[in-house]
Amino acid sequence: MTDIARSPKQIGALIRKRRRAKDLNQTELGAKTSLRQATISTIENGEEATRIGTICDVLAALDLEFVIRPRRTVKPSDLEDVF
Amino acid sequence: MTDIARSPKQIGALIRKRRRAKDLNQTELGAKTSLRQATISTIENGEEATRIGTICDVLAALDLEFVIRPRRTVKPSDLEDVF
DNA sequence: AATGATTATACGATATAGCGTATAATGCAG
DNA sequence: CTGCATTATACGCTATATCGTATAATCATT
Repeated sequence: MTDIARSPKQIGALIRKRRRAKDLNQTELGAKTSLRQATISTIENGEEATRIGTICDVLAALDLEFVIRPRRTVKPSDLEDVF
Repeated sequence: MTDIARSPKQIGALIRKRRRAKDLNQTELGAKTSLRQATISTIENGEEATRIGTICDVLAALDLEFVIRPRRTVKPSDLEDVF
């Protein structure tokens, strides 16, 4: 279960998954991060222009972190974006 | 050597390290990503407001990727930000 | 179907990325 | 120390995040 995130959409999807796993709604996550529910919504939907600082804040609130590593080949089963 | 990146500054530092390892200057990396040298500079210096889409583009150009995972305790030796 | 909870979207306002272009500051080899 | 390469910074411009506030759309449960 390595959660590769190569695009804002993948990052948003992982944030949403984790938020739900923690039983939070967007308003609650927003409260933890001083962001509006509307902002959490756009992040989870993969807005390309979200600020990296904002993403980092949200990850921290969810006890997540980024790791940066050389790209690896993706197993087909890890792909979500194949039409 | 797990490259944890919890802040824009850490992300920028890792991008710089990788760029240099690939023997590219900021202008060359900019060319690969359709970004200006000045933009690469601000990214590497940890600008909080850089767009996540822009970061993803730069990582791709450097053959890097994000992994998102639950936060782990950081070994003291991995810390760069301790004054 | 109805209701309450959750998420998506709207509008005007403010702040700022990234652009093009240019220059200043710094780094480095000889 | 000198000169070239590299990186940092500046200015005006356009696009857009995020804000506050509010509402519309969707989901889930009964």
